[in-house]
Amino acid sequence: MVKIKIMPKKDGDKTHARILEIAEKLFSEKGFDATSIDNISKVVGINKATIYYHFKDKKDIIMSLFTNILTELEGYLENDAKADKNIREKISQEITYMKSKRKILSVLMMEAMKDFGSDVSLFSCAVMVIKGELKASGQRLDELDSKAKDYLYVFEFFSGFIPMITYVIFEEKWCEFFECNNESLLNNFIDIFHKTHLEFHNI
Amino acid sequence: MVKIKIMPKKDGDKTHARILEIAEKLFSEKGFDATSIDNISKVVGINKATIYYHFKDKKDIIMSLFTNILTELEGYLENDAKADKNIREKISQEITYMKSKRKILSVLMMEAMKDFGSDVSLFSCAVMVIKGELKASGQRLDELDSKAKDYLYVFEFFSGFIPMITYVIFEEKWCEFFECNNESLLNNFIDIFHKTHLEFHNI
Amino acid sequence: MVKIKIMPKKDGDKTHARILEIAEKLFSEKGFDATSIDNISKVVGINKATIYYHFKDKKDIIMSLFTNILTELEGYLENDAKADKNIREKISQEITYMKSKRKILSVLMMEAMKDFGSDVSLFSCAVMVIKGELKASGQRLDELDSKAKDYLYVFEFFSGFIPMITYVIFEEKWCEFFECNNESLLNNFIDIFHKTHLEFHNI
Amino acid sequence: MVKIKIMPKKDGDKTHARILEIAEKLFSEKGFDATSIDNISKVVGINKATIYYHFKDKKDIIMSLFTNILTELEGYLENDAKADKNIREKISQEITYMKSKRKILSVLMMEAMKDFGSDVSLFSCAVMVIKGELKASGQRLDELDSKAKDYLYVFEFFSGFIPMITYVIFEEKWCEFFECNNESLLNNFIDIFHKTHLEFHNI
DNA sequence: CATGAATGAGATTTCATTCAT
DNA sequence: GATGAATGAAATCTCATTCAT
Repeated sequence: MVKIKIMPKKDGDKTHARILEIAEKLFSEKGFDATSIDNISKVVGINKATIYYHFKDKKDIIMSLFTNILTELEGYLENDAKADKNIREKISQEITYMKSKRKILSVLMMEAMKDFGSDVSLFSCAVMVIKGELKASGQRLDELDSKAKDYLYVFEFFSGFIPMITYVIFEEKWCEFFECNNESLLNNFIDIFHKTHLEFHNI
Repeated sequence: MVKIKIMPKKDGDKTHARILEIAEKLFSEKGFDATSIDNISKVVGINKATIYYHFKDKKDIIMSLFTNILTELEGYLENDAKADKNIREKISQEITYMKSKRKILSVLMMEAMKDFGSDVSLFSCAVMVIKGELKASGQRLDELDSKAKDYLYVFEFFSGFIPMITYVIFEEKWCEFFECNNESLLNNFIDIFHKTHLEFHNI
Repeated sequence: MVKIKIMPKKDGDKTHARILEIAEKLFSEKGFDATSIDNISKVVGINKATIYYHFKDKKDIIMSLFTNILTELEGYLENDAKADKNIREKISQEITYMKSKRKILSVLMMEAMKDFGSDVSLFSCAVMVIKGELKASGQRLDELDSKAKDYLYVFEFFSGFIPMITYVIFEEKWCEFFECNNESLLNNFIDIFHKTHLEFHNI
Repeated sequence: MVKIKIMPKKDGDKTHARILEIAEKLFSEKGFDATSIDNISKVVGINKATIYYHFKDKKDIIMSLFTNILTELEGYLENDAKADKNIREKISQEITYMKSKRKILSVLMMEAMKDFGSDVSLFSCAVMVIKGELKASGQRLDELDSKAKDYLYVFEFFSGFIPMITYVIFEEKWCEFFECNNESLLNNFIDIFHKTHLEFHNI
């Protein structure tokens, strides 16, 4: 789609986006609670109050991030589903994509793990990914009975989605801790992910 | 009522333990950063300053928790290793144990996910569990070469340890979100965990 | 629907009036200091900056309100003075009028009570009302000597003006607190106001 | 009662009292909303946070003030009722007492006048004063029927309590505005108060 | 061992106000 | 006439921490 700039779109959109971008970065670095609005505003290079012009409160920022990732994921999965590649290629590509979303995924995870006031966007996110995954592999969820669906979700989540995103989140730290290089870790992970998860997709 | 002091055992031990207990609870509920010393002291029912008598600072509390879980795990794994049960029984028992450590495990995870100032006790914890696991299943790590060891760790961590503890952490929230009951979820999980992880132990 | 602009009367006049109207309402509800420009603009349904197009600053809004009530009062008293009714009718009508000005009167009172930065429009207002009152009852202020005038003002203010406007301001809250109905309160008040104030007008 | 200082009573009580004292002063000067915690703390000469050690929040301060004045009033009225003086003396003494409570009374009035979130301690206060008044003048409230009681309250409040406290509140400003001296104002007021209110007590 | 009192620093949020468009 | 965007200053309140007792 071609987007014609008739009117010099107001600068506010840019600021809004910048705030989200920086917030995502900082939240993933230090966690939501340890990141202050002041911190965000300083990194963005704007006044603290400007953040409150664009967002209702601190929670509104993280919620915007969550909404955005869900929307984006939807788009990605639709396009992804059409593509026809071999499984090895696909998983590699998926990891690459997940890595590009690494920051928001870690925030999603951290927030989901709290017992109180936790946000379950992680689950919404997982559901979307799982549905996309199944569609891509030719399966139809609506043909399954409730029990089978339950089973499938548990399988996809705990042996697929979670290992995948924890891999993406922990990759760097893993290499540091176990003193290995990223490439061999990636190869090992792909191999294992294949055996312990993808293998079962074809049954 | 007369209170006889038989053993001059310090009352402080009890307080110390209570602080850790409550801190663990609150950290897992709201996260480390969102839990204040004031909050802890009020729930424990002591003065804020008392916490600083028992712990150097806030970080000292979480570190104590981490140290304790590592120590405890060590003991558990040693005893566990000796026991000789069938695999199904063992996994069920392990889940039960993990559930009893649910709170601290979620804190461990949340803190490990931060990019900055993160604590990798989660990895130390994983290493211990993995070693215990292997010892129990008769394998000897020191007989393996570096490459195989690397592979094993990745396998055990991402297809075993992580699914297990995320299961324990998310169990309640999962049932709520997907409107299922705990028992059927547990059964599904055990079945899947068996297929996607334990199955490979015997190879 | 076709909208025909007969008179190019500026829309701004309407906005200006709406701002004053809403400001009066909010000031009387929460007090001047607890009412923000933001609050006003949102209720009016305009942009915050628009308020600054119509008014110099926040103080300008309240001052406009005060000026307006003084002007209005002037007009009211002139017309009122001509009318020739019995005392009972007059007081009832006066209460009705005061009630219609209830909001601004409470603002006037609240602001007058501050020790610092207080506004004495309340006194100006009282003076006008008292003069009007006297004119209506055939008395001539300029015939009185300074001492008598002083006395008269004190009398009119503390036994007339103040009871009247506090009645109007507290009416609702009184009924709620003392669990009585408005009508019986009004009757009681008129009766008392008559005895403790109006009675002395005829001497 | 003799109070023996066995232990050097903690300083906190003094701080607590000082905060209330200063808050009362500032609230009456600028109003509750225009008085900042920072302002209070600076005048008291303590850290802002110390105020939050002693009071839950800003509202807690004003509420404490209101509770205290009610308690104090109770004590005053009990003692006052016993005293046997002539009416002129009594009213003069009452004005003196009211003047000493001027600050809190103006706060009480200002807050009562707000339409939303207003506090009706003013009414509680008035009820106490009225009851005390009646007891002192030998009347018994419980002998009156509901209607008479309603009437009495309206009478006492609007022709007695309100003129009295508005007099106390506005005294200074009145003299400034009308360029008169305090003494003559007081004399005028007492005379008028007598005629328009006290006179009716003896009926 | 434990506490009451206090604090400096900083958190989130709101304020009145401005200005280019 | 009106608005979107922005801001410096200040508001309320919380934080981790200290210290004398």
